[in-house]
Amino acid sequence: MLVTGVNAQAGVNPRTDPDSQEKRMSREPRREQLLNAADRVIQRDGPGASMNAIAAEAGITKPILYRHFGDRNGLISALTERHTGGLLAAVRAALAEPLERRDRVEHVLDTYLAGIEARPQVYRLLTHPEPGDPTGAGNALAPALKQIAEEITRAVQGQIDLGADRDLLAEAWGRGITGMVLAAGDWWLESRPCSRTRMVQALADLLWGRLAAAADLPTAVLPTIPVEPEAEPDAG
Amino acid sequence: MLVTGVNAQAGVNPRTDPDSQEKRMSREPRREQLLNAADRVIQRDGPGASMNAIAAEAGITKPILYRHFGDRNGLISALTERHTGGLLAAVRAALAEPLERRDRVEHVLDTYLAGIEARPQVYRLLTHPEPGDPTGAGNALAPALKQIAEEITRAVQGQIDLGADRDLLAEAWGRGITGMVLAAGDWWLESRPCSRTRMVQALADLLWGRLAAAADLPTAVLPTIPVEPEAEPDAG
DNA sequence: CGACGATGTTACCGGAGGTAACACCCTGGT
DNA sequence: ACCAGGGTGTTACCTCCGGTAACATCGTCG
Repeated sequence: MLVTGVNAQAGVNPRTDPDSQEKRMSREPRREQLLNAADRVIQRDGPGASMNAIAAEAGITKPILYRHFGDRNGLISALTERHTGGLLAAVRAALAEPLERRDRVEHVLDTYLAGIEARPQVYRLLTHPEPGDPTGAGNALAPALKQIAEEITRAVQGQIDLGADRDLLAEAWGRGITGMVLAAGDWWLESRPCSRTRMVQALADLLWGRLAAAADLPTAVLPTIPVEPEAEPDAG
Repeated sequence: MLVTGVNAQAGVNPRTDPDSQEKRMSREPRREQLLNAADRVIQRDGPGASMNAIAAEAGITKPILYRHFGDRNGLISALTERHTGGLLAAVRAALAEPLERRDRVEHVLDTYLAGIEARPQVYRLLTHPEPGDPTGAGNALAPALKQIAEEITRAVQGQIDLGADRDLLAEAWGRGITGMVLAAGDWWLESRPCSRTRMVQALADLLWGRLAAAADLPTAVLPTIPVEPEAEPDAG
């Protein structure tokens, strides 16, 4: 009971604004406020924050959250879309930048890494796949990342001549590149092995076929790694 | 963690029991049996299967599972390691195959895709990141995939001459390639847009720099790009 | 004024992971 | 033969989660 304050709402008079039925415009602002609270909690507790915690942070109780967002997924989706906008728009803009192709790719990579660097918890939320799907596959990429993958697919399709296999390649590459940047970016964010610029270079080099172009190593330790077949260490 | 209760386990006492053959099928067989049951349930219900369901499938009750595996994570880990062996060994063998580099890469890709194709539910389990981590990043790749990433890193480090940046590049690429194959393979498994062979080609092409080599499309219908001036290529 | 709609509450449900306490049963020492 | 002990298993319970039903409240409209 420490919250009553924001009862006073204002502004829209039904006479002057007959179009909107909700004279009590408390819906939209309240929703925003709830999303802000959820944002704070997730920044603090990570993407596993409970509905109770979010409600408490907002100064209200659970059912209100459910009235506004239906279920947890609805809340997360609303929250996600809110942040996705920024990252997705940035990536889209980077993809459309009138640069040399390599520079454009680097620009996109840098944009993504900068985005996840700025707000790691939000990034975690965006990239957290929903655990609801019971059967099969299909959610290695969270919705936000699927959108990014689609953007990449569209860009590849529209900008690069890949012959007859265009559609397939573009789609596979869109997913693949997104997953690549997701995994590599996650690792980079966790252990910070180098500067962002350097990381961008490393990934661009990979996409640029340096894996194919590099020379073989002289003859170092030839890959006869001692592979233990099925040893039974038993009780150790 | 199983710090409670049973502190004296591993009942084989070498001195008093020199035959070293416990007729009591105490631990190992039961454990295997439980893992088999868990495997069945997960094949059927997906990786979200509950401990109750697994216990029921095994014909016993929950606490026994907890005695054997500590907690759910322990069970999943045990189950994971069991299957990881196969996939990981296969990938490792593919990485060590004495082929031309491109053929080797294709071989590795095909090995992975064949593995996830064979048992999708197991693949889902293996690639499902544990949701426990509250803060920050670091688990975009599940443990099994981290191991694969390490194998790739090691292979790149040991086989390819990447100059001074060798370590960084190898590690970033290991993660990146793994994430790429994860995301693309997940999509492929879900929507089956093409044959496995074709998918292998698509991914190998991506890794082989076809993104860099392909020509521009003649008239990319870019909305607001009248001309391409020398835009400043940002950081150099 | 009364009706209505939106806001808020408490209390609850079913199911998840996890644990405590107890019962059985087989082995083995004296 | 008997009792102790460490394995097997059980029932019953805890806490916390997402989600919901039913009730209380406030403000506006007719």
